[in-house]
Amino acid sequence: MTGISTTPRAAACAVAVDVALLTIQDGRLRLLLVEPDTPALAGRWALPGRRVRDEESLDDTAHRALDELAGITAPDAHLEQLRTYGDPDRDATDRVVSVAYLALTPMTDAPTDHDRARFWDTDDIGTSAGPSLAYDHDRIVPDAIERARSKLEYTALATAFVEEPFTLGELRAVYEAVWGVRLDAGNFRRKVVSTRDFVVEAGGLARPGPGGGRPARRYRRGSAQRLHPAMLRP
Amino acid sequence: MTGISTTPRAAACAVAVDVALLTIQDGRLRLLLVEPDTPALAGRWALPGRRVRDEESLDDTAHRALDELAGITAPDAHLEQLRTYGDPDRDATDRVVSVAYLALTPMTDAPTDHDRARFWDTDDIGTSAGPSLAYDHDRIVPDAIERARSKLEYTALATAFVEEPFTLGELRAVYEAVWGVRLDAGNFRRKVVSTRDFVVEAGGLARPGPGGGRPARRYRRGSAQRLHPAMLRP
DNA sequence: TCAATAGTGTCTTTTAGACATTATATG
DNA sequence: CATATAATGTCTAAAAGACACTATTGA
Repeated sequence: MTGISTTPRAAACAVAVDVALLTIQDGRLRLLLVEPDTPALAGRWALPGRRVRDEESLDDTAHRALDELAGITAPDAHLEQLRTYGDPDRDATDRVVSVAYLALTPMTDAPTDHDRARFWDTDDIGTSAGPSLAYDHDRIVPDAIERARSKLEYTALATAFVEEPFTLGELRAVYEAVWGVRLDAGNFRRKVVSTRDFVVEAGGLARPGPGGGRPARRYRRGSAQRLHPAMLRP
Repeated sequence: MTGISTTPRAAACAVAVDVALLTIQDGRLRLLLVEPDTPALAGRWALPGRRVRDEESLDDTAHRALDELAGITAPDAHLEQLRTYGDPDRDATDRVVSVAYLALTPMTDAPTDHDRARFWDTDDIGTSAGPSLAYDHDRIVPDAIERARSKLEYTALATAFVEEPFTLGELRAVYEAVWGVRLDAGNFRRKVVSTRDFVVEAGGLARPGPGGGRPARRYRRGSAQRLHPAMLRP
């Protein structure tokens, strides 16, 4: 409880939380990164992260990192642990054990009101067009993207990327952006509506986009966490 | 990994590793638990756990916990992170952030040569026939079991429970024990051999059990990590 | 009108599952 | 011989996927 008392056997160390926040913008999967203000890391980009405070849960630290470093307060965003990175030499100065989180959110508000934070196209990360990553975040980022790709198959996580009510065209665009594929609209619809409790009809119709098109029915998230049957990658 | 080199708010805290080691014995899924020598926890059972030392990786701590507390040295056992439990009040005396691991191993050697460690039938845990768990391990254990059940579907993890070479009857017994179901032997064989790189034939035949039966072909693990197509739960 | 998107119908191929049949061992 | 387990064959039902077709909007 106190946190100041340390046992003689335990090393004094620090626990941090780093958040990989993914969203979808213009049909592309994007990742939030921030520029650390450490001079030694000038020009590099990092996942938003904060040290865990006394009496603060890990989830709370994750939310605080997003808020303080990118101005993002997303209390209803999906947030789950990715894994914990604790190699003794992953930080040059001090041993820091980092609990990495995966966050998914719809792209609603402006990218960010902080000028040291921006979204990057995940396809560019790791290429010359993308950012150079600080710390060991080049290990965390691929893990986060693969987790999202994988969980879209057997959980209802895709709905975390869209705002309610949503159309099945919007939901299909999530799968297409995250998986990087094109899906048949008709077969996709049939699968989604036949998967138990994936989505429920919300009533009413959405307005078509600027190019026209038949108005789409609107849906909300269903009660299912895991999908039966699963939505398997092509 | 915060971009701030030192913060006065960072707590001196301890990081520990707890390991949920699952194995299969007599067709049942079993979990390794140890009796802590803390007098306040007399009669309770816990996952083997150790504090992380300086210059020790988290994986190393997991192996050390198994070795020191249960005499299990399983360098080739499957070991993966489960999640990290870091609620401020999860430990009564001191804030301890615990990285939980899931370990899977074939049941080969004697259960243990430590008299404070034993395997428990997972079906009994949580019932009056099972152990009373210490700390917040009653939260970790169900997560570990569900992780194993789930990953058997879409990864080749089932092979971590058997020794090479193995028969498809032995592999089927893994699925039946973890999922708690009966599977058709013929259909199971067809699925396994048609799943790319799940298993490869090792040559030779296994000797039948005491009740007789046709000798079974022997297999080794294939190169696949994820299964395509998946082995879905009935 | 045309282009674009939503939704339905239909057909084929693949897969899952039930269950019978054959093969080869032990006792 | 009976019994047990392995491996294969067969049939049916369900699911996946390709693709045509209809419906309803914006320009």
